[in-house]
Amino acid sequence: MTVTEPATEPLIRIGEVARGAGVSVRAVRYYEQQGLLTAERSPSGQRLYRQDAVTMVRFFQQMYAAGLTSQRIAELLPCWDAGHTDADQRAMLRAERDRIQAKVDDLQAALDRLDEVIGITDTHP
Amino acid sequence: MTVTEPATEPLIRIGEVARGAGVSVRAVRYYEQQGLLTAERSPSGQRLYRQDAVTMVRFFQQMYAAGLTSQRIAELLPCWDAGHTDADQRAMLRAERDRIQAKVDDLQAALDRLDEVIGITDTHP
DNA sequence: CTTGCCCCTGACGTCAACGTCAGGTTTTAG
DNA sequence: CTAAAACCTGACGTTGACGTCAGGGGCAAG
Repeated sequence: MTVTEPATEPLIRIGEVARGAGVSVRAVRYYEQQGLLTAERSPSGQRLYRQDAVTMVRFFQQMYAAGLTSQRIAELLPCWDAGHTDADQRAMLRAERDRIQAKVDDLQAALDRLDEVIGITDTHP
Repeated sequence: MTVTEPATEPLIRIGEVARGAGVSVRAVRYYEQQGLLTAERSPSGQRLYRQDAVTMVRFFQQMYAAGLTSQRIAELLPCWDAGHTDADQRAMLRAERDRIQAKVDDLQAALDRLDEVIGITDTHP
């Protein structure tokens, strides 16, 4: 039993990450280019990711869907894995949160408008 | 009393529409180009809009914010002012409605994730 | 008359998250 | 060994709702 070695988890390649997270290989490379994801390299130059890269990519997608830019996501990553933030980071997080909340409200209003139109048209069959 | 004339409302120019709706003049021209808005023309070629153009533009903004394209908005305009729809239109309306609802859910999930991060970081001051 | 403001028509620029193609290397299955 | 599948690095293309610039017209106030 070698206690010094923490049971090396098998690294995965970019294709597996992409399939696992439901995105394209191109997208995963793009995330690296944006500083969101780092990968080791095999001797031949292929990217090797840890298992949790899939989770990370899913998280990126969720943030993108919420309207965050790559830069914002990069800014909040330290909070994610450091477990603490400074004042600026907290301010940023709250600002984004408020922006998303406002967007939710806007969408809900738009939804009501559409329902209104549907409702009007449904009353005249 | 001339019953034949419906009390001609004063037409407004593009700048007033833009200011009234809080968008740029360029945007209003774009909406016309996309077939969302029609305008009369003065003898000198200037666009003349009815008062309710402001309301229309606000509606466009709301739909854009909800992720609809110009084409989709153009498609649902007949429903808006005709007061009835055919099967295809109703299907489209429902599809967009569902898409927006899904987006709301996604945003809410993203919001929860951010709150999670904020919560974690707040517990370590 | 001219100054200033608003309007017009093109037409090119922007931004972000990728898509896609070219041309070449590596890994894997049989 | 060989062919297919997967990976690599550039680098240009896409999409949508506008921004912005160029060049020019019209019209009321002073």
